[in-house]
Amino acid sequence: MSESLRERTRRAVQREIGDAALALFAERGYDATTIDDIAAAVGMSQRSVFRYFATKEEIVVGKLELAVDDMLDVLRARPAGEPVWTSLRRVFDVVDHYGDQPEFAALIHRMVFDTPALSAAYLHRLQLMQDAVVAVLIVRAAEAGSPYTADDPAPRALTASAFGCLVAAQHSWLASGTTGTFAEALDRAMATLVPRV
Amino acid sequence: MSESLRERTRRAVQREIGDAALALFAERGYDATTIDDIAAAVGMSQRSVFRYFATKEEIVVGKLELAVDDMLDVLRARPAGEPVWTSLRRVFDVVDHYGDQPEFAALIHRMVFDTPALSAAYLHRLQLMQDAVVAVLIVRAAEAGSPYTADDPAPRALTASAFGCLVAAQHSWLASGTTGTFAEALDRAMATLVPRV
DNA sequence: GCCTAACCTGTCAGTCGCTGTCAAGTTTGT
DNA sequence: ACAAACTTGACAGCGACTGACAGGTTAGGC
Repeated sequence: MSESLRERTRRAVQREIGDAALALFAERGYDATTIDDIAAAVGMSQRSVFRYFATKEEIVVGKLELAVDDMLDVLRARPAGEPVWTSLRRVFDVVDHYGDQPEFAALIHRMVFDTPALSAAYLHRLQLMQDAVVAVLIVRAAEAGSPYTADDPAPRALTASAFGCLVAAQHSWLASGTTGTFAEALDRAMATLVPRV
Repeated sequence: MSESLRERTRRAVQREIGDAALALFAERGYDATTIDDIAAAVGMSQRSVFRYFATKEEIVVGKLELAVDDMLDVLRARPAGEPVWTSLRRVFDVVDHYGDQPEFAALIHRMVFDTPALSAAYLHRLQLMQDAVVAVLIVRAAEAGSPYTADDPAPRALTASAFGCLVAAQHSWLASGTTGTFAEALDRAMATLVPRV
């Protein structure tokens, strides 16, 4: 009973709405598609769509599904003595399902970066993830016996830089026409910087 | 005639609206303040407020005034052979007027980071600045005789990391209760990473 | 099986950010 | 002094989003 029937049907409906919405977005554009259009496409009321997605942006950004929980689990599983930069690179392995359907991922990315509202929502989401990652890093350092001082910018700076590289890699990967794997693009981006001892 | 009277009055009105709006935001919160409230406070119609600010977020984010043009000028003025990381640090000197009124800057920053809509808008703005910076970096490298290859993620990754450090420094500076100068916080944040040769 | 509580749904009405349009007044350059 | 350019308020409208209510469906204890 880890997943009740209700939860499963909820996920199914959410997925159905998401798919229908994405089809409409791809067809006539994000801004030109209203929530009413989406609701009509899946035969629901506008109100019900908002019961599955808090905002219109979430329908798209949620698709990127950079599952925060998964990332934090990965981070916590890394050896505490490992260099932060290496741990962060491993955390981003969670995103590697990009490789599964490159053309689909590219479609969404293009839509996100081309639509100001989506771009802002996406960046904000990344920022929230960083907050969670930083919290874990601080705990881990303390447990490893070398805690950060309260005003040390290091964990935040390293995390922010790593996420910056993530976005840069997405741009590069898109610009290159999705040649090669995304993991390679990420490796290249993160290799341009080295954390100081 | 570098500045016509119309432009000056326009700026004056814009400033007046911004000040009144900020006072209301600080008093009763950003979300709880409507554009109508702001319009009433300055004795204008709602429509006219939108003639001075494209969006509600811009009233606040515009205050941060990370003047893009100034930053690009600074960047172009740096010697072409200088390490990118150093140039980027110099670019951020433009933000140093933070030191003028630390409590005011802290107020706005807190508001921005506490309000999801503002946070998203701010991060999006930073992203746009990064695009402009990257473009300049690419031109400068080409002129210096060592152009980047089209798919090189380096300029983007370095710029994104530097801006990540900027945000991290803002957080640290706020968390430390604005002890010390913002420039110091920035130096510390950017010192945690070193670009690879 | 039954009943109650929890849940999902559509409908309606309302708020708020934001935009187009138009008529009326003001300013600018000649 | 006059035409072009600019500014303004008023009005109407769209679309994202929310609260409230009523009716139907489902889940779980008895």
